[in-house]
This record gives sequence, C-alpha cells and structure tokens, in this order.
Amino acid sequence: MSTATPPLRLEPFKVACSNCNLRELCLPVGMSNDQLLKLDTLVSTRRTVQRGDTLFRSGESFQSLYAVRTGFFKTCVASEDGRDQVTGFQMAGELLGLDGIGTERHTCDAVALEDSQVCIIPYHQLEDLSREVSDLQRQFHRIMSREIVRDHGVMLLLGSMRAEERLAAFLLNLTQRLQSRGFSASELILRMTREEIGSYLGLKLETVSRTFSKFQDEGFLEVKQRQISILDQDGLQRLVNGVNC
Amino acid sequence: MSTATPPLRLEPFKVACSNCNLRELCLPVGMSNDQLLKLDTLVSTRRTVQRGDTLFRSGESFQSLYAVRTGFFKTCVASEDGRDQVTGFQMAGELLGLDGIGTERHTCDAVALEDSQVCIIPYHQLEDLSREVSDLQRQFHRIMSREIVRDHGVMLLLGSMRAEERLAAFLLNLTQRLQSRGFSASELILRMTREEIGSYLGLKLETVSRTFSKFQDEGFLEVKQRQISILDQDGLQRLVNGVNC
DNA sequence: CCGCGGCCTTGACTTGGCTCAAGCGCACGA
DNA sequence: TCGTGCGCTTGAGCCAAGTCAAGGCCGCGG
Repeated sequence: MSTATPPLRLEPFKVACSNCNLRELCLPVGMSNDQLLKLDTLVSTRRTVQRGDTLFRSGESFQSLYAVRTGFFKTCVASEDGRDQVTGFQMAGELLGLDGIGTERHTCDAVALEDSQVCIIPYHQLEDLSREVSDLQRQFHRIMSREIVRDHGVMLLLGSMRAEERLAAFLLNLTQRLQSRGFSASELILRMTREEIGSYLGLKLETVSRTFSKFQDEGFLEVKQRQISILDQDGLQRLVNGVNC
Repeated sequence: MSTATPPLRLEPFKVACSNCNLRELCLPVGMSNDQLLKLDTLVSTRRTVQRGDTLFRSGESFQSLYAVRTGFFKTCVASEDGRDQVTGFQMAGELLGLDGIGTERHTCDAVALEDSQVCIIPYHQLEDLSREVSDLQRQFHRIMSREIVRDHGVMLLLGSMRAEERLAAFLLNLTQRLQSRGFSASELILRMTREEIGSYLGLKLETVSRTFSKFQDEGFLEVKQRQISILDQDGLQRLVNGVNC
C-alpha cells in the first residue's frame, strides 16, 4: 500500500503524458499505461510562451516537436518577398513543428495568440521510441497523415470556395475542434484578429469583417467583436455545402 | 561462385528498389545496400495504370502507399457538393497515398494522366520494417514532412498570389522537378489540361489559357498547346517574387 | 478524306472581393 | 479621467478574375 504511490507522486506529476487530460487527443492516443510511462521519460519539459511571442521561427534549426498544452497558436509561412500566409491555428492537444522534420529546419513561424504552454518532444528521441513502441509509431504517422489531409481541405477551401463559404467552413471547423475539447458548440471567443483569419482564408480583413456582419444580419451568428455565438449551425453548414449557389 | 548469383538474378531484377534508378529520389534515399535488400522484399510488385484510370479513390480502404515509377498522376479531393480540387501532380519517385494513413481510408482520388506504373508499398510492412531500419524510418518521416511543407507552399500560392504569379510559380516548380529527374529545364510537355492546372491553382481554365497567352506575348514562354518552352526563367522567377506589384 | 469531340483560345460583359478612406469602440496607460 | 492606438466596421469605387459564348485546332475513327 505504501510502495505503489511514491514513484508516481514525487515528481512526474508535474509533466507526464500518462496523466495528462489531453492524452485522448494528442500523441498518446492508443498507448497502454506501460507505453505511456516510456513516453513520460521523453516528454519531460514544458515551455511557456507569452502571447505574441514565437515558439519557433522559419529557418531555425529543428530539434523538437511541440504539443500544445494550453493556449492557442498560429503558424505562418512567408515567401521571399514580404507576403505571408497563416497556414493553421493550433489548440490544446495539437502538434507543432512537423514541417521541420524534412529539412532539419523549421519552415514556418509559430506564434502564440494567447499565453500558452507547450510540451517539448525531442524529435530524435521520439524516433527512437517509436521504433520500439509500434502504437506510438502508428499514432505519430496518423497525426502526420491527418495534417496532410487537413492541408488538402484548406486547399479545397482556398481554391474553390467563395468568401462566405470560407468563413462558414472556418467557424464550423473551429467550433468542432473546441467541442471535442469540451467547450460549447455555439459560443466561442476568437483568439485571432480579422487580419489573421483573412490571411488563413485568402481574404482581406475588410472582407472578413463584412462577411461577419452579413452572417449576423442573416441570423447565422451574433458577433460582438471576438465573441461569437452561433445561432444557426445548420445554416452555416448548408452554406459550406454550396446550397446558396 | 554458383551460389551467389542466382537468388538475385532470377526474379528480383524485375522489381527492386536496390537497383532502381529512382532510388535517389524515392523511399530508399539514405539507405545502405543491406537495407535496400530488405526493402526489396517488401516492395515486390508493381501496378500499371492506364491514362485516365484511377489508382485509388477517396473512400477506398487504405492498404498501401504507391511510388510512381513511370508516368504522371494527379490527386484531387472533392467536397460534399460536387466541387473538387486538384491537390497535386506526382511524377517519378514521388509517393502517393500518404493521406490514407490517418483514417485507414483514402481521402482523395489518384488519377493517371498518362500510362503509368507504380510500385506497391504495403503500408503495414513498411511500418514494421521502419521500426527495424532507422534510415528508412527517417526518410519516410522526411517525405511526409516535405509533403506538409509543399502543401503550405500551395496554401501561400492560393491565399496570396495573383493569377500570373500562380502560373509562373507552377511552371517553375514543374521544371525544377523535371530537371532533377534529368529532363530539360526549358522544354516541357504538360500532362494535364488547362482545367486541371486551373483547379490546382484556384483559377478557371480560361484564366489559365489567357495567362499562357500573356506570358507568350511578353516573351516568357513559347506555348504550343501542351508543349511549353521557357524562354525567360528569371523573368518568371521575378514575377513570382512580386517584382511587378 | 471528312466529321466529330475534346481541348484550347479569345472576346464581351459581369461581379466578388480588393483598395482606399473615414470613423467607431474598447483597452490600457498616463 | 482622458487620450492614444489598435482593431474593427462600413462605404464608394475599381479591377482581376469569373461567366458566357463563339469559334479554332487537332487527333481519331468511320
């Protein structure tokens, strides 16, 4: 009775995948308790990133992946000339840095949109462990594959949707991810500016703003600055599915 | 002397990564000869796909990755409503099917744009072998990561470039990939229609056609249907870099 | 050899989203 | 408390790309 508890109590409680409430969304999915303990030895440090600060920048040497523990990030790529493009928004349980594996350098910037905390996952150790633990390997591959699928969805959005459809799709995607983290399906607070939304959706901030106003006029949403209430989720879904074309 | 040769001669010569001329572009990158022999046991069959036929379709169960051996493919995703979007064009040495890992189902269609041949890479066996051969693991991860980076580049293109910049970027990317496969940097034959280019670039086919004509008028290209000669590569590059903005 | 069909080009017109500009609202610091 | 600045909204006008339509090119089969 006295031998079972101490090893787990003393220190690992601070940082441990094995007792993380995000383990059903993050890298540990599908792993047994034994396996999780191995993962714990690898993921042993966290890093705090203040709102507005960057977790990593394009061009920096790639060492680790990061799992968002709390907070909210954006990633953006830049072209030679100044143009830049928000490529994604990441919330709790999502991985950052996958782009760096290919070249050993990060290829985008990751910026915290609110005060955030990430778990540091040293990449080479992850490679080593995933050779040993096939469930980890499988989940890691799944995560990368899903990132590719997600990107294809964004390409579809950018390549073939109209402004209203893009914004509707964006809002539905956000609420869905928030909902799977236990938040309301209808109330959300945007962590990003209109300009950042616009960059992600291939629109100008004025267009984003106008489209929000239009959605409000049409009764789909209530918009109070960054506080959004979704009043007609089905309506938005219909919009995305091109019913109004 | 009589024992060493037969096993390698009789049959593996037909299909083998170890003596494939694409091995410097494909999955075998960075692997030793010993390791390649192991890979050979896994990648032992090919499949021929006629022009216009699909290698796999969205929704089909995912079993294998495919490496393009000869020919040319497009991949496209479709939304609920009929819209679809070409997400990429694949040539020799490039991998198809990575999108299927996440859900065990393919999420896009892969269509041959000319008569093609692919090597079949059974995915679960690849997982097994890459737990054993870390160089294989590393290269596989690199390939997935680069696919993510490539997708981010397309998002940048779709989100922030004008029609001329998109087409110029597309042509430069194509010639660069062809060049690294030993083809001319300036002469190319397009395997896809204007409509497919347009879908990939988020443009209508008429716009693609007009932009080709414009490039020809301005002396960047010579265009004869699908035969393109690049006359001023630097000019195209300057266009992509937004010099004419 | 001709006719057909798929693909491409070009012109005329329309329009969705961009640009430019003015003004509001809210948070924050003096 | 008030000013300042950032982010957001809204209007007016414009333009790049889309739409619609006509016609040309070219390869293939009859």
